[in-house]
Amino acid sequence: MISGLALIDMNNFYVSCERLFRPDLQGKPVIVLSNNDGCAVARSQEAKDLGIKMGDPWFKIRTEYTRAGGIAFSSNYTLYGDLSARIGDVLGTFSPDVETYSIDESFVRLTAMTPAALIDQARAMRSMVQQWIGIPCCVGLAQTKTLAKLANYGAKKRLVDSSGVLSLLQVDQRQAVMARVAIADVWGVGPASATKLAAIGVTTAADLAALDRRRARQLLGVVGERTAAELAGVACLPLELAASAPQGCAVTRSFGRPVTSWADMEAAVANYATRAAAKLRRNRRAAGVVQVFMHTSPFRTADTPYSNSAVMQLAEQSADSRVLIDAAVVLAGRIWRDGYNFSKAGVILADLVDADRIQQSFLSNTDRERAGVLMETMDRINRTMGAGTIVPGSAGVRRQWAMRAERRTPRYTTQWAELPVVRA
DNA sequence: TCTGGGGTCCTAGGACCC
DNA sequence: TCTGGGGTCCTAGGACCC
Repeated sequence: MISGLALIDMNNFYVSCERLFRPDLQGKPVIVLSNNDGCAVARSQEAKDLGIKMGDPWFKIRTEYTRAGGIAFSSNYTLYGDLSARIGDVLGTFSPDVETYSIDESFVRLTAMTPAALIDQARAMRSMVQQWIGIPCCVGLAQTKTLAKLANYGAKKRLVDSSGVLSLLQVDQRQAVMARVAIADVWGVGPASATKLAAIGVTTAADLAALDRRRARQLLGVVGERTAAELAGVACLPLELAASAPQGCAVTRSFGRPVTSWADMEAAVANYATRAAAKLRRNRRAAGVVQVFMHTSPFRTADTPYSNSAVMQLAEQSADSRVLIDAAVVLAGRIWRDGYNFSKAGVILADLVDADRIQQSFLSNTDRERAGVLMETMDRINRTMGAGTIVPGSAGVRRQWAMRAERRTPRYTTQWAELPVVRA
């Protein structure tokens, strides 16, 4: 038996999810916007052809894009997350060894008798996701994660053929493809590293694979050394089958319009703390440190800039919304200044531990059992009746600062009330 | 009017200690 | 003349990812 590592990556995932329920959008330019309808984060091929770039601000491209017939959606993470989970189920039928790397890509360890059989499996995986879930995708097959990413890139860019599956298991094929991939397109090589490498004449993936390992380390640190080794076929990055417990947890948002009053800021920060606390409990974690930041818009040059943050160590780690809200509001109060147009704020929880391994403080007088029951009840109600059904009073009822999502599609697959309707 | 959000890992440098 | 050296721990910031 031989084995290979497959990277399966959805094509324009968010756009493909929207198109699934709007088949009339096939062949048209479609983009999905970031939170707050800020900028383009996913583009269909037709939108790319119109010159829409990743991260283009919506307000700048809006007029021209819509005039050209382009469609835009607010992001609908509930929908994307649900489809992502369904894709995971399909992948699980191919191998027990699946690492869900992000919402739209997974590494899958495939085993077979021959290299040809391995490629057949990769092809079957691609077509099953397309047929059962309806999302187009590409598969890259190789010996290491970095090479599998590169193979996937090659499949997407059709460097060898347009089948959507590319194997780099064979050395000659690998060399030929790597020589055609620019160094900046290698997984793990960002703009800073690409510049350093270009300065010593390393401009392709093949160049980095051939670079002396010590030189790579000296120039880029262990991360660069690992990337070079992985490109040469030496696996350094293991498959991570079990999702590791989160080390931090943040809820940060730009405001739909500038926040200028303490009442609004207090409500926003309380609201973010509430959501962060719920996220914490979902992961069965508790936080030891709370941090709050706020700042004015870096883009509004006419405004006086202000940016600050404050941190607090809790007497005892907690996942209690009330404790975390209190801490966050106190911190926000410390850095709040009148007279500024705030564009964004956030609550960051750190120093996370397992919820059942909380260090009990001698000073603590919290009735933990009662607090736990209260939080559990609140989470259950929000889970069954819909998020936000009950929130602590401080989290605000009138939310003028709330982010924009003017173009969100229905949550087709997770809300009974939003199921797609089929008519004759 | 209007420019995303949420992560991880690594490194350099300071504080502190013996 | 000559002013230690090595270890640990912590933190802020950089770099990268989707």
